[in-house]
Amino acid sequence: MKELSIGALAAATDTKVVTIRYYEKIGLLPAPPRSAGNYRLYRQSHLDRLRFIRRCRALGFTLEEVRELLELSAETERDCGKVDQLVSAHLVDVQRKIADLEKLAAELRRIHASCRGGTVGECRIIEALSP
Amino acid sequence: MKELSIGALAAATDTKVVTIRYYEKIGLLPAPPRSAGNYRLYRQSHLDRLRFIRRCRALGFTLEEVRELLELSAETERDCGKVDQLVSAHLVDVQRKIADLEKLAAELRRIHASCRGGTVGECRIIEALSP
DNA sequence: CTTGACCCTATAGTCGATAGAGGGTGCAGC
DNA sequence: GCTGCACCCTCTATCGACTATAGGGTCAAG
Ligand SMILES: [Zn+2]
Ligand SMILES: [Zn+2]
Ligand SMILES: [Zn+2]
Ligand SMILES: [Zn+2]
Repeated sequence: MKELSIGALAAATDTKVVTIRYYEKIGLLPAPPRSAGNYRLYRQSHLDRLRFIRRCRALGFTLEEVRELLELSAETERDCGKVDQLVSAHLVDVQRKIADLEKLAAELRRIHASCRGGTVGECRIIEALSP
Repeated sequence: MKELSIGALAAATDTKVVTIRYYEKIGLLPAPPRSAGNYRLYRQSHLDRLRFIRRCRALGFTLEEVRELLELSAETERDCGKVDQLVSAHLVDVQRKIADLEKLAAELRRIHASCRGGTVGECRIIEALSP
């Protein structure tokens, strides 16, 4: 593999073509050189970087967090404390979201269990939503 | 209480003023009559409806789901099966989100635990993100 | 009569993409 | 050479659920 078209890069990273162009536009993925016909031509470094981005996204990091992780990962001599910190902060984000959703689920189960059938006018669900 | 200004309605429902205007714009809350000075004047029915909307939102229903719930709740003679169905479908939504986030959290914990300190170049976190 | 809190409209921005219009490029088969 | 087709290009708009800002108008207290 010497160079990849945007479609090939998309296939190799399970990303949509438009998403790759979007990452370029917001400065997350550097603009690659172009062919004679103005096609983007990607190299291994782009592939690596995009894989990194997609892996982070799959872990729920925001694009801003990904940007920071990318910057940090380039400073190889630096102490990795900041990386550590970013990951644990994000873990806290995720855990808080889970806790919030658990509360919703419990409340929804409670409301749902209260339905005794009949008409909407009698339904306890609607009642529970209209306090 | 006879009529409420938008600010009073906002305070009574823990909603932002702009959000109320937004709900009106998308047709979720009916446009109220106006005062001589072109101020919105809300009545009890608006308060009830907005409370219903906010309660649904707090339970994580989308505005489209809320719209359906509002429509259903108006048909008091109808069988409440659809309401039941909507609520359980949403509970499934929430449970799926929780399951997804649990997976992320587990993976993040795993990655985080792998860090042995040192430089970014040696960090197992960065390694884990660069497969 | 002025101050300040409140209200009005209209427009643009957030995040992370996704969709579509309207066109250009490159390659295989005929 | 020519046609068809997959792929690529840019630009703009859209999604959900708001939020923010600009540039005004209204109203009651002091
Ligand atoms: Zn995060
Ligand atoms: Zn019921
Ligand atoms: Zn739902
Ligand atoms: Zn580390």
